Amino acid sequence: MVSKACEHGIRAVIYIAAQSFEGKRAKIADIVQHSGSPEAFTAKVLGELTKHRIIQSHTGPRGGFEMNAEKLKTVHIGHIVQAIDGDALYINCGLGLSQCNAMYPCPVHDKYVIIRNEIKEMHITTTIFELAMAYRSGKTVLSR
Amino acid sequence: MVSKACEHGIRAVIYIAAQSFEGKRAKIADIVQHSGSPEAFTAKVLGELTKHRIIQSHTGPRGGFEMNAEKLKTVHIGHIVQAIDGDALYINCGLGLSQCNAMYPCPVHDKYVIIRNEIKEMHITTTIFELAMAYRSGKTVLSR
DNA sequence: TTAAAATAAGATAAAAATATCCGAAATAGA
DNA sequence: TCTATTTCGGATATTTTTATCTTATTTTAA
Repeated sequence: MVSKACEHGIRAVIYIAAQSFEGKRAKIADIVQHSGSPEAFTAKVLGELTKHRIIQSHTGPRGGFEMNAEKLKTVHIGHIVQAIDGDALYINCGLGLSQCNAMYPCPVHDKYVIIRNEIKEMHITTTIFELAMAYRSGKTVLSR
Repeated sequence: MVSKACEHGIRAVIYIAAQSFEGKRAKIADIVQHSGSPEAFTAKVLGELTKHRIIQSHTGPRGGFEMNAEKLKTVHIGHIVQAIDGDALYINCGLGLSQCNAMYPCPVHDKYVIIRNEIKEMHITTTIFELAMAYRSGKTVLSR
């Protein structure tokens, strides 16, 4: 569905958001301890998300990753998927045809477009903030 | 979403079904010409589908692949996905957790389960026969 | 000014997915 | 029985994804 890199990224950002909500920065070692992701690989992904300005990073003692108030409010899953995996999930054909559209549809086109749009809609309407709050409250978990 | 192997397999089976409907067997060279898939790789996938008794194969001259009347009626996309990709798509966690469930849900669990079930439902309710008919009529295409 | 604490970036490694190749086995038909 | 045709099955190759390692660079507290 989404790549492993993307899964690691989303889990990491949820943790970062939860920390940011408490005014704390999150360091890599801390993030991967709570999200159960591999450290070096997650660092790569977070670097990418920093470039895309989805999160912010600070070097040096007391550094780490954080989300500012604006990002904390506005970032949703779709932003992260887009940054890491690109838009393949949202636009690719369900049967792998490179040019499949309403004019020349593959046999599953009509049904697939509906699902694809629901996934996109779900990603866009699911904010990191709401996920971070659910994590913070203990209602949901990030690693298992 | 589904693997390339699975996409090649579904397209191939749609073509085989359309041929079977006309009482003809389909050979690999013919299948890949119409489905635009790589020959050797598709042969591998079809071997797997034969083992799972989704299609039937015959060696020798006038051989090839076919679907008998019963399979032509009953096989749906879910059967092929299950045979090639297993049930990962239908049961895996949306954030990659190995143990995520209603009791210990990941932050996207509730929303993801809905989408996952819709995909499964779509796969189960979409028969190869209906896709083969849509292909045969020219309403849909298998390669582009 | 310096050492500590952190990210950044590039090289490398391992694993999985995708794809190819080729000899063996089966079969229909002459 | 011989031959041409076709799938089968195992070995191999390539590409992509996932992951690690090493070194450099930045920042900041003391």
